Amino acid sequence: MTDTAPRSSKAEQTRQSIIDAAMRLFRSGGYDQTTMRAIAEEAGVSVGNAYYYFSSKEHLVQAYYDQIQDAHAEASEQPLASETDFSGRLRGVLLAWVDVAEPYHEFAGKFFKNAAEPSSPLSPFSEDSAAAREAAIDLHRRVIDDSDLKLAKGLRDELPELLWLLQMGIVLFWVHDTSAGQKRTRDLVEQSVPIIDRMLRLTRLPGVRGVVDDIVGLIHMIRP
Amino acid sequence: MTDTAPRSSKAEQTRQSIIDAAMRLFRSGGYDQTTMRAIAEEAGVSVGNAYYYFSSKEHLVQAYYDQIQDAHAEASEQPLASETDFSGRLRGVLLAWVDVAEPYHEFAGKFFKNAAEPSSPLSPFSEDSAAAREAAIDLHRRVIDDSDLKLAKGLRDELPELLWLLQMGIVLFWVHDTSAGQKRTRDLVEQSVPIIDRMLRLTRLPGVRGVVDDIVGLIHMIRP
DNA sequence: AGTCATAGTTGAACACGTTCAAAGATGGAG
DNA sequence: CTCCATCTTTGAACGTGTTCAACTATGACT
Repeated sequence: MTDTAPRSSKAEQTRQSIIDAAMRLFRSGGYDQTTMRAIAEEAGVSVGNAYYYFSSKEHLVQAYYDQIQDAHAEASEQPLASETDFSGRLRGVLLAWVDVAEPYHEFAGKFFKNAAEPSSPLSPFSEDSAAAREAAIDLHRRVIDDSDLKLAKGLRDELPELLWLLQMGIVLFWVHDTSAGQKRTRDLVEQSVPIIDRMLRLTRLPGVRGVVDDIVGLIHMIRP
Repeated sequence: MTDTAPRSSKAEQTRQSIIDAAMRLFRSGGYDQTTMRAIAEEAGVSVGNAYYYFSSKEHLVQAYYDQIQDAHAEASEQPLASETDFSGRLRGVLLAWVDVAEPYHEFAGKFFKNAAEPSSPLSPFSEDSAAAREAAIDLHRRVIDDSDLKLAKGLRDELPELLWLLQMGIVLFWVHDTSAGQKRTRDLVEQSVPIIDRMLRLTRLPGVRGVVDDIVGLIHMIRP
């Protein structure tokens, strides 16, 4: 469950100070090297108190996710405002993510290691991440909606989630990307966006339509 | 790296008894609930001795991973021998994996965790996993080579690796699949194989060819 | 003001994965 | 046989995430 319930100002303040402390320490020392004791001390609370607000160390990291997510949403506004064609909008949003995430790349590996486990609340597929995931999917919905892209209705409904999946793939590549400034990931985005654009326009071709319908059907069957 | 170096019989025996003990306990009590102390006791060795052979609890799990790989290769022989069309061969090999991996599903997340950590030698993308990865890709090369599939040369060369990537995607789905007997994963395979078959045959269509060439170009650019 | 349920806070204690210095076996060289 | 280097084995000790019973603060209601 993510936090939407009202909270007393004092409690909210304590909660925030724990997040801030964790942020500082994660950033300077990495995830694994940062202990809950250190976080508690940095925040000026007891260990048990930190656990009162965050039921595990991983839940604490969720704040990181949210921060990147928020920064990405903000950084996406510019390309979404200026770009009108689908290709430019998608490119802008994906590159905005690479920009925003760059400072975290160093310890992102440690980070995503824990996120890859299905039982982990950090998993992008988990219930705990639902809010952030929906926000990210909505971003891609905006990429499509105000663009010039024409699609069959069945595909149009699924495309935001598919683009989010694409983004997860790019993230996976990014995590393994050791090139300076993650240049290879940027190249990947630059090169793959036009291809995706062309592929999507191909979906209206007579011979291709049937396959697209099947794919949409598959998605419906497979969704939980 | 998997173990090909010669080892003394006594040491090998101890090593194997630790694996066996871990197998039993993981299977009966799950990964998290099984302690290294319990494994050591079950194997009749000290805790430190278990660490002499396996440098971490996760490395112990990798013994599982290797076992799945071997079993999959063996289980794939039957469909590869009996099926002649591409679709049937691919389906057979993918379902063979789901069959073979089923007993390990419960704690499969634990070694999938390693897959996401870029620096880990256990990552399927790592140099250390190259041999196992190549073996898996070769399996898919055999799926294609003796089948009825006709492809443009550029694509044919890349397809085994792409199918391996597809398999990684299915593994990702499987890891998150909590349905009984991983039925949903089986459904995914059943449904997606015909679609992939149709998509691949579409690649020879005039309007589609250009995109396929671009994709092949992208793969070449992105490969390390 | 007094009462009481609820929210917030504490740090010692627990269980676990992992490490390490020390000890024991092994086997080849002289 | 003796020596010595290397492989193997040990279990106590360490650091970690997490739990918990006990304690304190808050604020609403009489």
